[in-house]
Amino acid sequence: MADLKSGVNPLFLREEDLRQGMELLFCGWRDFAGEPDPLLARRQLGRAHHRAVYFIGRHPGITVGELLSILKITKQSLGRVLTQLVTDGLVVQLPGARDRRQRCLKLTATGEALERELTETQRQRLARAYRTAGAEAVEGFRQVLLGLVDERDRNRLAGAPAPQAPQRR
Amino acid sequence: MADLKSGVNPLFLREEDLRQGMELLFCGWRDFAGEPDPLLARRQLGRAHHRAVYFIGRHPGITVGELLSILKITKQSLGRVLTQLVTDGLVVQLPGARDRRQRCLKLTATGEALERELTETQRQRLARAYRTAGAEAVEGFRQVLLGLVDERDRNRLAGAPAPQAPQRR
DNA sequence: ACTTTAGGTCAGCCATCGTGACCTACCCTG
DNA sequence: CAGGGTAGGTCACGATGGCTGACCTAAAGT
Repeated sequence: MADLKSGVNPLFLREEDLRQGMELLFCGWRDFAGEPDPLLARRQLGRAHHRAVYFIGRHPGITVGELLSILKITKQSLGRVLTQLVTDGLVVQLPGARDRRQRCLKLTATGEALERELTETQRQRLARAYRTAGAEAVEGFRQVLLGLVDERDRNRLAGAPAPQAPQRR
Repeated sequence: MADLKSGVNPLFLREEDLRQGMELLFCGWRDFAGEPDPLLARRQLGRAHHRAVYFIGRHPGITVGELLSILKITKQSLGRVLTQLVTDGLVVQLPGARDRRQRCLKLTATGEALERELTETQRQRLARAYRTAGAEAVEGFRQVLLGLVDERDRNRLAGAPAPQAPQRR
């Protein structure tokens, strides 16, 4: 298995470095994503709800289809979560102006409050990590992660972190 | 650096930057973790099995307890996975030399082959991201992720990526 | 007008992870 | 050796969150 270490290839491509990166990614995500779990449990919600609320908050007016392509889950899975969020009064669905088939999603005031509360713990964790690592490290962090995501999503993530839903409206 | 002039304000701790980081983390993990799913499905395994196989491969002789503390799941959940891996002939359990209550876990030859196959796709993805971003970015990537994980796990991840099982916590 | 397609829903299945209780086997200390 | 603590396993059961398949409605294409 000791195949790569012989090479004079760039240091950061060694087997061991890649392994370490994978593990960091696993643990980083594990602890980051798990942070709001207690808060969610208190409201009978799960991570799926958090993800939906987060992206709706970030892209007010986003359609279900757009949300699906971000979350990469099926309509049905999202539908369940969305139904609960609507009946709980955290999200509203408005028929699209341009295309009335669409349901444009927005957070209610309550939904926004929840989103802020949930994300706050994560924001703090990330901010701490950013502060400790420094601005240059943050830039590297971004670049590597950007290279990790599928081509399709790079545009949305890379340049303009659009605060509202992209192109269509 | 490639810092966009959009942010005129001093720090990189702006709301927007943090949000972008969260989204990158989500998408990066989503695509990275999902990569081996087709391979797993073909063998009737799930991500849970991959995680177990990965960490056993990385820390041969790791005990069940240590594995639990890495994965942060319950005994029961891990037990199910482990039982299947053992009956499938991918993992063996050996009584600990020092403490015979322990079951030290190791991959069989078949298990190692599977591990390599599963991780290979991810390795390639990560290597590509590393190559594109450059060595400096990789260092930043590591630092930020390290700051993201809980205190407890930093030691294992930070300095020496210990090839054998680390000391107990 | 009729078909196609995008967006969305309903019903039901399955894998994973969780909790709580309880068990064996083993280690350590008095 | 007794007794308590620890490592690991097990059983029953429930919740979550994915999935497929069938189906609906509204718009678009021809």
